[in-house]
Amino acid sequence: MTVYAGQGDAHRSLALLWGRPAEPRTGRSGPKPGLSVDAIVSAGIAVADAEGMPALSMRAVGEQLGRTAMALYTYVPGKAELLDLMHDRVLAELPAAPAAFDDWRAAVTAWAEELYACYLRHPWVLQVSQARPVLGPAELAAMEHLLTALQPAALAPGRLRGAVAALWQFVRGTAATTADARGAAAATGVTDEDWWTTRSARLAELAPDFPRRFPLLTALQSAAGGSPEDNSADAFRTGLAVLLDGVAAGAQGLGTGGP
Amino acid sequence: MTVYAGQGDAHRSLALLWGRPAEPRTGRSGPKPGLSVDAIVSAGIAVADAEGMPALSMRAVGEQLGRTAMALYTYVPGKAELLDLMHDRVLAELPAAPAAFDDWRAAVTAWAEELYACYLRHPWVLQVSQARPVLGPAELAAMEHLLTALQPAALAPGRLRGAVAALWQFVRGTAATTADARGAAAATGVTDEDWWTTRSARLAELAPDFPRRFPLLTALQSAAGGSPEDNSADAFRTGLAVLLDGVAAGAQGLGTGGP
DNA sequence: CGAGGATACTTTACGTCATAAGGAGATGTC
DNA sequence: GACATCTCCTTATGACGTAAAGTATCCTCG
Repeated sequence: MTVYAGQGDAHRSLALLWGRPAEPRTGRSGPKPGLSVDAIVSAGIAVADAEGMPALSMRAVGEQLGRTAMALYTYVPGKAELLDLMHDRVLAELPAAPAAFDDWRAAVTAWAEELYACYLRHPWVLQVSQARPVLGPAELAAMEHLLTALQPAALAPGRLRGAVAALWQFVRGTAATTADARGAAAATGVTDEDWWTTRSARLAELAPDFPRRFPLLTALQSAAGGSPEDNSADAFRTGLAVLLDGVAAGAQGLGTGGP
Repeated sequence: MTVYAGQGDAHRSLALLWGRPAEPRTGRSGPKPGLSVDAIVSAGIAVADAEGMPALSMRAVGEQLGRTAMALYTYVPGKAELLDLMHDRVLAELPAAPAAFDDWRAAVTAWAEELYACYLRHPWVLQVSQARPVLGPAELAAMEHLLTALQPAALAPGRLRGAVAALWQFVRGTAATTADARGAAAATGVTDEDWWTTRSARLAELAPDFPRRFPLLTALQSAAGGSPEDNSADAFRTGLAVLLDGVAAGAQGLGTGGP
């Protein structure tokens, strides 16, 4: 299944995402806040990391903090906004952009690997809001990082936009595939390899004409080497190489890929 | 929000996805089935197309067919499996693979545009099961189609796998972005352009140091031309071009991209 | 110092969801 | 005509997000 995110008022998330770190709190009555938006976001991430997306309920997050579900609504307008905050917080794990870089190919590769690893550390992010640009600071910083890395390639603006979109979607999509394979294997308590084996066997049984209907797919599959985990990692590496070659084809600056 | 899909037993979907079209129904007692898996899948797609993913409940699908929610469980094990079937049915709209093609660049472009358009016809698909390979017949046929289109490029197996992954993820990701921009605008009853305008204004207000923190992003944004809709379409076109250049860099066969 | 009001958090409640359980009526085989 | 089987319904369960209203705590102002 999938989870909807952010169908609510996206504008409400913005203020929280970009909110001032801590208002001095002067002239306010009432009990001191025992919680904070940050603490709630952290608790949400902890729950999602440990139990997965389906287990992420307001009740669960509240319990993690020793409160009821409703206590969270003092700090956060609703679950959709909490998800937005969690998303951006995760991306905040990414390292800052380098000041400058000569070898854009190495720089982009590093960027992609970091994002990929980050997604795999928090696979539930991949089940959220696939596309909606929440425009949180960390997300924008990651884009700025990528743009910085690509700068030596000196791409034309249109081409730059296309390259950024292609790279971002590729990393996210590949990570989602890997994460899902892992998740499915883990959920059934079976190794990655066994899971694919049984699945393939079942498929062969249900569609005996498989090799005739899908000859190229069959050929590609039989050309595959090791474990599914290796294959995922491989698809990431070689896919990224294809993308970088494409970027290089449009590069006008100095760089590993250009002439 | 987001929707979980397919966390259930994925193996159960397989039989339905590949199931024989219609068993002859001999020697069976009881009332004749008034429904069918196909009819339920169609109803589900109708509901999702018309009302969006959040409105897709078993009750709603049942109502569409003049039944209760529970009636569906006679035909389909659960909602997750229904989503898998809906997903594959949508991909079945794609045209069949051409027997052969000389100009792989044109062929892949056509393939990508068809997939992109298909996703945009059924945007809810992009909110489902982002990655889990359900391995339905239509999905595999689409991959076989892509492999057929790529064949004249004569890529090495590893590179071929990478290219397929990159292309697929790119189309899906870009479609998701476009669909989401449309959806957000539609939901608020505001034009695409207005939505982005207000959002940008709000962002500028919340983060006045935006241009200093994200100079490259700011530059790229100001270099953008027309409407967001155009920008989405542009990102698709130019991103695809980047990808195809990358594929061409590894092509050993004849083709538009090769030497 | 004491009243009033704002604030943090709780309890309770509502409507919705997927789906388990059990039953009613129809339809086929013997 | 008895019985098994199958479709579809009603009802029920437990979870969900969150609205509403209550309670306890704390600051500020008189």
